[in-house]
Amino acid sequence: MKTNDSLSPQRAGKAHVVSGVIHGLLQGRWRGGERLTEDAVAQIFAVSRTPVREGMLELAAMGMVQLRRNCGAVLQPFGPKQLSEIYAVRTLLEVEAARLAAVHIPASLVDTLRLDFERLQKEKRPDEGWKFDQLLHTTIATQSGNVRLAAEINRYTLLVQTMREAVGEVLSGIQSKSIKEHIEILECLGQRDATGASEAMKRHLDQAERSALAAVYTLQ
Amino acid sequence: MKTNDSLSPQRAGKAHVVSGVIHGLLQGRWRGGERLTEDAVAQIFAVSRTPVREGMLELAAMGMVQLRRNCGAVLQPFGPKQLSEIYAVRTLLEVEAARLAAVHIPASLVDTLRLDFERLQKEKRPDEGWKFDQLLHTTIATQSGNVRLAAEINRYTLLVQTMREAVGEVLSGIQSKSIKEHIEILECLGQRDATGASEAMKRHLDQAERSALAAVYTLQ
DNA sequence: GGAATCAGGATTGTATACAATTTCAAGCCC
DNA sequence: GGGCTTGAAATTGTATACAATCCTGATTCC
Repeated sequence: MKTNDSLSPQRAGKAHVVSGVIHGLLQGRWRGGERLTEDAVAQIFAVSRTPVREGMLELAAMGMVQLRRNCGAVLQPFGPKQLSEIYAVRTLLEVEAARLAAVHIPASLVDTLRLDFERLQKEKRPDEGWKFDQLLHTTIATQSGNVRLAAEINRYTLLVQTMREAVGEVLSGIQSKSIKEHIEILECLGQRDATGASEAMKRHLDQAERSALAAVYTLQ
Repeated sequence: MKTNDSLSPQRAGKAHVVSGVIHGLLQGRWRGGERLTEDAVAQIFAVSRTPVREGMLELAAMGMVQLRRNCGAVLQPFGPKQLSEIYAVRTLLEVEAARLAAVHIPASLVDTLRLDFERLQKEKRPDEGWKFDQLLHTTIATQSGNVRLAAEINRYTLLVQTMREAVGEVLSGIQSKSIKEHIEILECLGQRDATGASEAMKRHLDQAERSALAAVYTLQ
């Protein structure tokens, strides 16, 4: 059993198990409710059970599988409803972070981000734009001043990113709308407008949810 | 090395490593910034490295330690600031859950909870009261209708519960205030008053934070 | 004398073997 | 015939051994 599809990365490791299972779940390789034994996963990814176990724990923390002692892991269903729930929590966390960051963030940092962003806008490089989106979200999370809140946000950022990889979501088309939303957020942060920043962040994430939803739908 | 203090539970296992490290951190056995090797933890709890590794992953997910590849785990500092951050996120999640639950919760369930609660109030059994608190929070989380939100809330409930164990927080004294807050929440839920329920929940959690803060302070 | 290099030790990452627990179905008792 | 018991298979939980990686300190070259 030495297949070479997207489910079997060449190099072993816990991270590949995690992303591989998510890919498989989103791409319809497995269905929600199915039970996965550690041995089965280990054989699929050609690794031992040790990294599989650790990967499953991570997947359980992500809410992708449910672990029961000595009973195996059951894959949780994934569809529009689940995606919506993910974005509901993510929005809750990031809107609060934007509100807090508007108070704490140094003006110099806002200016730096704005310059980076304007330079990017002229160059029009899609892949770089994706990095900026991540930078903005990470910065706001950090500047909220709440380390734990930032950590939770990063967890969701990572989850969404892994999902994007799995469905091969094309991001270049989103850029035009996304750019405007980013500018709005930055403007509010610069003016220390907490309410405005949180509202702008909410609009941005609602848009991102719609985009992700479309990507998942076209998948099936 | 077969000590029998609170850091060395009789029975081995991942769960004991997790609670044991948290106990040690909150009780001043270790300080924030200290580095823990897997071998050291394994010896302290008299288990092999396998459950230690899994426990450390869980602790990292809780934000109690920071893991770096091949570098060991550094304990995160824990004090009033960290406690406040935990409650900030917990409040964010549970207030939203209360808002949502007020819309979705069946009237029959509210009545059942109310009856349970009134019966409990007459019997005045402190340990049972603690269970009801947990039941109320869990029910509201579930009735939010967002499975993922409920899962995140349960993570924090578990974290707070473990911390309470670690500091030996006495809960009997809180009951008198807590009872009133519980009633308020139930009233609002029964009337489908989303705003009221969320505000009542916020007041309840703010009170719980103050109580937890006092417990941590008296500890040191 | 200072900085880059390289070897040794320390520590995590993975593989495998074994123990403990659970599940599930066949068999037995009522 | 239905429900309980029981035992074997399956599966997870733990222990140990080994491989890979990283940190540290002494050594050497400039």
